[in-house]
Order: sequence, then structure tokens, then C-alpha cells
Amino acid sequence: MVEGMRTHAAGTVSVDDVDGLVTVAGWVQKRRDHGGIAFFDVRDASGVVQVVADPDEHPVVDDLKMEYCVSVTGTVRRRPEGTENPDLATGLVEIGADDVIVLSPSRTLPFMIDDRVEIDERVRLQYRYLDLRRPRMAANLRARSRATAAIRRTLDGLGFLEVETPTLINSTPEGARDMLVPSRLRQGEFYALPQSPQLFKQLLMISGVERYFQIARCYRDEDFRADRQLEFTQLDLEGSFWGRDEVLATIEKVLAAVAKELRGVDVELPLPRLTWDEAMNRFGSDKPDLRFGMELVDLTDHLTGTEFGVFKGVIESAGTVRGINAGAQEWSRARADQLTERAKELGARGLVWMVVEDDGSLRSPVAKFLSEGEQGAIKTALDAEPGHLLLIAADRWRTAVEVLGGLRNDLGRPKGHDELSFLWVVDFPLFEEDEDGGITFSHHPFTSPVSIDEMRDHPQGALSNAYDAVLNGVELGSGSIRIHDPAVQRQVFEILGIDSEIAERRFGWFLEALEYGTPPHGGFAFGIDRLVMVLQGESSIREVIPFPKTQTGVDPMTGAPTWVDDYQLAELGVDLTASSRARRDEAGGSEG
RNA sequence: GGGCGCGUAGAACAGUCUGGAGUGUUCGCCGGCCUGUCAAGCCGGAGGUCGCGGGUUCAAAUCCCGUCGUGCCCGCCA
Repeated sequence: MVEGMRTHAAGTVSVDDVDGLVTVAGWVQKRRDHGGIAFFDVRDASGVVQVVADPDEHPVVDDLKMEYCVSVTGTVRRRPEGTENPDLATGLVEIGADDVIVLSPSRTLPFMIDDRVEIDERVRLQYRYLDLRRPRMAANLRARSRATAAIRRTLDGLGFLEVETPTLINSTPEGARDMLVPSRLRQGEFYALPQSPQLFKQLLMISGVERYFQIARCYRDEDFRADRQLEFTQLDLEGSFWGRDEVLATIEKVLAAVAKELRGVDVELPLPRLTWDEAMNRFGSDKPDLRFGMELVDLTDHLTGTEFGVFKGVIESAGTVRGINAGAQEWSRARADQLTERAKELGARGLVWMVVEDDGSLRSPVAKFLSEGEQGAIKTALDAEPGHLLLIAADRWRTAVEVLGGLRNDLGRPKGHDELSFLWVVDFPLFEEDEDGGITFSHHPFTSPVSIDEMRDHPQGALSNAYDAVLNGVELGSGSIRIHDPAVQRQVFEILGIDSEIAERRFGWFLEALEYGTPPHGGFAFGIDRLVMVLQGESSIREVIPFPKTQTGVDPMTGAPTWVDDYQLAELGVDLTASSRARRDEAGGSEG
């Protein structure tokens, strides 16, 4: 885009422009002053072009520092033979300066605008506006924009209606912690920021929208991770009169369109599907990374008669023994301790390791407790060759597979993001056990059961109509066919132990809405931040969020969150606890 | 809520284990030289609360305790 102050975008100046008079504007990337001749690079959003000037004719060139904002008018010329720069898109040409104007000088930078240096992230966030000038970050911004454009293009083509839902809604204590906003007009009452537009999109189905989507900001007040922020962006989508396969086919098209846009690859559709059961048993995860093998193997049957106490105890108490072949790994006592520690972190009580020696024998702290036959069976089951490391976990099923699934990821996961492995995980259990042995929904309580009878009679084994999308072991998002029958919805609340009075108070308005001819409906939501993160080869969501927060929820640039004045609190009918007040006073109090 | 790592000049680091003068490297910054560089080069210079507080010691960037900041992970994230 070229207008007004310039005739050309810097990155587009080419041999076609030779002998032409051009004006470019941008930032001084680097000045190289040779005395009688000086070069500097001008960078704008489109790229970089080199300017040549005689400092005697243009003394202003002596003043140019990095990141000065400048305008340059001059004549495009071919670079002298042997001085072309093949690394630069505009490397065949340069601009001979006639006029150089400093539009805006720059202070000395806190860090250089350069992808080759790793800067402390706190400093980057404090000067995010400079950080975003770096080519990698600028590329991530553009990628994100292209991703959302591709999403809108695809869904518009499929007849979807983009609808905005409110971001000040009612709080529901289930699920993640709500971000709360105090109401001034109704002191003492609070809005919540939406964790997702879930109920509103279902209402839109009742409203007759039939095909809805929204690129929605969502909020969850939980602890941070590399792939989790307080606020994040989802593609939220819902449709009526369709089933799971139509939802998946739609989302697949969107994912493929974004992958095509950002990676130029054609993702083969339909995407592979795994049942939750298979994902857990083979990969120890409900978001398996299929870019590598190292699959889990059930060793229980080979060890039913074992004398080894740990295995014996687990098997007798209906647990399971699972193993993985981690392949050739550097091995040491320290490494063994480290992996055992990690296994415990993942919930295991311990970890059995075995290294296959050159003669085929097993080196392991537990080898002496296992019979020759048992050792042989383990080796065969795990395809063990000399030099391989075998890891075995014995526990209740869920723990055993999840521990090995975690270790599998630690040990086998490819470093790069070159390969893309999308997949669906389907047939999730409807409920799972919570820590008190009670029952809790594994998706959300609006997810329909595959069978209502099964849900009522055997809730533990009941399947739900929920599905997840996974890319390279990253959970992109999930969806489900919803409950459209208010009676079933009430039953689910009941099974979950939500008192009918409470359900009525919290969700009565929604249950009532379901009574007015609700169409069968279902949908999906996936995290745009995570999708763009993986496609851009980033390992943190913060690299694709323009202004993210640190792990403690702070924005180092603006200082948010901040203390507020007493009069603001008074207007809201909110007071600080004594300890918060003390911290505020210690910090120098409120501003203004 | 918990575990682990990191914090030294504007930036990136080494030095910390094994205590001995703020020692050093690269980039940036300031001054000078330089007509084909593109992470230009050469010469010179400035720049430090070793995150903060306490302790041990004749002596602490270094050892110990606490604290703050930051990152990764576990819990949490329907």
C-alpha cells in the first residue's frame, strides 16, 4: 500500500524501477558509513531497501541512528556488479539519495531490532512496540491477520453468520474461575467476562441463526502456561440440524484453509480420528502427538504371575503395567533420577527403567526380580534392541498411561514444527471421577450423551458426543453435539449433583429457552492463538499475541493491573481487604 | 498452592561449583578515521546498587537465609 508520503514500499523496489525517481519512508535499520560513501537500510512493513548517499552532499546522513523514522527520495539504480545482496529481496538495486528527511528521531534503543538476539521477555514486553518491529514478530502479526481472514473467508463461503455476543455476562461458578467486573449501577453485583460464548451461541440456535461463528475473546482466570493467557481468542462456531460429522467436516475446512494460508500446504482431509480410548491406550494422552511412535504397550498379561512385588500388587488390585520403548537414549544415573522425578511429578509412585545391553540382557534395578521368561516377554512386547531404553509404569490405568504419555512427549517429541499432524479425538467419556471420588463432566454440562439410558444407568462408562481437535500434540479446541431437550439437561445437572434449585437459579433462564422448540445443534471452538503458534513454529502463545501478560498477569509496559483510587472503589461498592490495603499503601498507593 | 531454573553495564553472556580489588567477551552508545558495505572495518572512550534485604567471613557477584522479578512444569484450566 503506497500513498501520500511515498511512491513505493521499501521491500518492493525492483529492477523495474531503475532510473525512476522514488520516495520511500520507514525506519533506519543500519547505517554503514565508509567516509566518502555511506549506506543505510530503510525498513517498512513491506521489507528493506538500501540507500546510498555521499555524506558530504547529505550531512544529515551523519545523524541517522538506528530506528530513526525517515523519508528518502532518490533514483533507483542497479547495484554495481559484485555488490548485489542475494539475501535481500531488493538486493539487486539501491536508491541513490537526493533528499533524506528525518521524520522522527529515536532514542537509543533498549535492545536491537534483530531476530538473532534473544532478549529477556520482560524487557521485550516492556517495549513491546519495539519488539513488534522485529521481523519475526511482525511476521507473526501478519500471520494472525491472514489466519482470521482465511477463517472468515471460509465460513462466509459456507453461509455462516458472524454474530457478536456480550463480554459482560453472568458468572457461573462451574469450570474455570471467572474474571469478574463489579457493577457501578448495581453495587455489590458483578458481571463475569465470558469463558466462552457457549450459552449465547446455543441461544442463537434457538433464535434460528442455524449457522453461527464468532472470533471471540475469552477469559479464564487460571494460572498461566506457555500456551495459556488470561485472555485468548477462539473461533467459536455452532450450527443447527447437523451432526458431529458435519461439524468436523466444517472445522476441518477451516483448519485446512488456515494451514494453506500460513504454510502453503494442502492438509489431507478428512483428518484422522482416534477414539479417546485409543488415544489414551496408545499414546497416554487425550491430545496425542502423532509425529512420532514410541507407543504404549500393555505388559500386564505378560506379568500376571510375577513375583516382583510392585507389579504383583498393582495387577492384583486391578491396575495395569504399561511400557514404552524410548529407543536409544543417553543414559546415566542422573538421567534415571531425573526421569523418575518427572514420572512422580506426573502422578506415578515410581518408574521402572531398563537398558538393553549388547548381549540382550536387561540392566535394571528390578531385573533380578523378574524371571527370564518375563524379561523375554517384555523385550518382545516392546521390540527391544540392544541400546534401547525401556520405561515401565505400573499403576491404576489412568495414571499409568498418563505418566508414560508424559514421558513419551518429553523423550520423543520432535523439536521443530515443520510437520503438521492434525487429528480428531472422539468418543470422550461423558463424566470422569474427580479427586474426591465424585463425578464431574469431562467436557461441559451441555454436552449430549451418546445414549441417555446409558448415561442414567452407567454414568461411569457413558460416552459423550464431544470431540477435540489436536495439532502436533497441542489441544486446539473442542466441541460437541449439545443437549437440546430440557428434560435431559435437567437430568445431567442431577447426575452431576447440582441441586435442582441451584440449577434452576443459575440456568433456569437457559432451561426455559430450551422449552421453545430448540433445534438439535452442536458446534466447536478452537484457540486461534494456539493454532497460529504452531503454524508459525513458535513454542509460546505469547509470540503470537501482540500484547500478552507475564506469568503473574502483569503487563510490564502499562503496569496493569494497578491499584485504583478509593473513590472508584466507593462508586462500585467494593472495598479492599486489610492486607490488600496494606500492600497498596506499601506500593505507594493509588494513582491520581 | 507446589517444584525446578534464571537475575552481573542499555542488550546478550562468561565469571559463582572451589570466596581474595567490578575482571572479561560480543553488540549497542560517544569521539575519530575510512568511497562498495550489507551483523562493514580500524583506533580511542564512557558506561556496574553483580535484583533487593539480612547473615557467615579478615574478605561475598561467589556460601547461607529471606524476599522480589521472570521462565518452565505439577496442581488448576468444565
